[in-house]
Amino acid sequence: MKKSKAETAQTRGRIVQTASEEFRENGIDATGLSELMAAAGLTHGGFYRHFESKAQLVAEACTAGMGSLVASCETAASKVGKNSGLEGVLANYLSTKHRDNRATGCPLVALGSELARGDESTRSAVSEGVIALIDLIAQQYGGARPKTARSRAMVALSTMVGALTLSRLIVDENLSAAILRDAHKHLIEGWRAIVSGYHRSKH
Amino acid sequence: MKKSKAETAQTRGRIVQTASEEFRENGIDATGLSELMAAAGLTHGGFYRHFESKAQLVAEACTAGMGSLVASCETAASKVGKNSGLEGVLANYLSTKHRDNRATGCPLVALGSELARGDESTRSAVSEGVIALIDLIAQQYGGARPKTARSRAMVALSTMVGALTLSRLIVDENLSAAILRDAHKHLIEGWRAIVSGYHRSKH
DNA sequence: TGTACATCAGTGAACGCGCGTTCACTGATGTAC
DNA sequence: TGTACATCAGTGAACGCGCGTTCACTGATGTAC
Repeated sequence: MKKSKAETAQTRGRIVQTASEEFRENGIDATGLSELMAAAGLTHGGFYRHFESKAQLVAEACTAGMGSLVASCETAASKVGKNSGLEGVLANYLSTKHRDNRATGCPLVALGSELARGDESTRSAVSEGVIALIDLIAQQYGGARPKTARSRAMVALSTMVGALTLSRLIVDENLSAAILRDAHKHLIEGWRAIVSGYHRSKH
Repeated sequence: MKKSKAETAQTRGRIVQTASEEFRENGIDATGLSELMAAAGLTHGGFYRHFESKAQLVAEACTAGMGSLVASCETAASKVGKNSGLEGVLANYLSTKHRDNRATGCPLVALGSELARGDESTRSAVSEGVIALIDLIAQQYGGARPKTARSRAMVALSTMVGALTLSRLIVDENLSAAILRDAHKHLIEGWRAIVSGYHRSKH
């Protein structure tokens, strides 16, 4: 039962989206193609009408996952009023809600150690996402020389990724929450000092 | 061919040590028991004379891996002369050498996303290691109130873990090294400001 | 526009393979007398 | 101290299982005339 081109494209997209969430939830190795196709409402045999291999799907799912992370950070950063700029990004990223929702959260943390062993196309998909994130965060530190802003962005992203990683590992709920809270506080204070310093020097 | 008690204990230790490195190198799921026992110089059948299950070995290997990380940080911190204290810890942790040697490096980064999905005994083994690390780093920020020092230590460890994670993911060698370098610089500068401030206020 | 046919998305059985785990067996160690 | 026997570390074959991948088949879609 052949499907129309529109339906085919829609199905393919659904598989990629489902995969990007299943992988983040259960890990890449631990997610079987049968399980994945079932979650997308299909049987496993049809997989190879859309993808050459599981590895190809992994790379596309990583592109999709990093894309939606960057998009959600952009949305958070461009809010108006309070919690705009880096504050908006951090409020989302360093939250217990993010910690407790692996499937829709940051792929770097959900899949970090598996991605480090990934094939070339997976790692370059992830790398591009990281670069986009660094650029986006660097913009929030704007005012400084671009090089300085990028340095600050790289450190901030490191702290974000590490804090979320640790908060997911740690059994003690209080300590887990404290790590997120302290990282949040530290980055916000650093950011405010820099941004207000920049505003002052402008006048 | 039964072995002496001393030999048995030695073999068991060798399996745990081999496992802790093989897991870090290739991932937990991706390391088979046959492969692992072969790396320890044995055949796979004997595994269950030492362990009840793979899960039990995973927990013990994590305890061992976190233990050796804490020990190496302690050694680095207690060096005399320059590169002592936090400088020694950071010089080791945020180095390209550490980045390029997964098997003997930080288990949090080598196995982070797999550990977050680990069973209870694995996660509590890892949690204890993290707490020991936080304590050790907090000591390097000594002088401040213990609560403040611990907060600083949690942020510093987050930055360390995140920077090493990102540096392992990123394809571009220059960017990968820049992340380590900037995180190192940021943490050292923060630490020096705090420690020198403390020394000044003492006099 | 209508008809005949090629295409191909999706199904479900089957493939070889490596996994974690079990087991009968071997033979040196440790123990009981 | 010497002997007889139980213990058990390690071997290698075998277990069921789920994995990624392949394949013959179905039947609606898209195309050629």
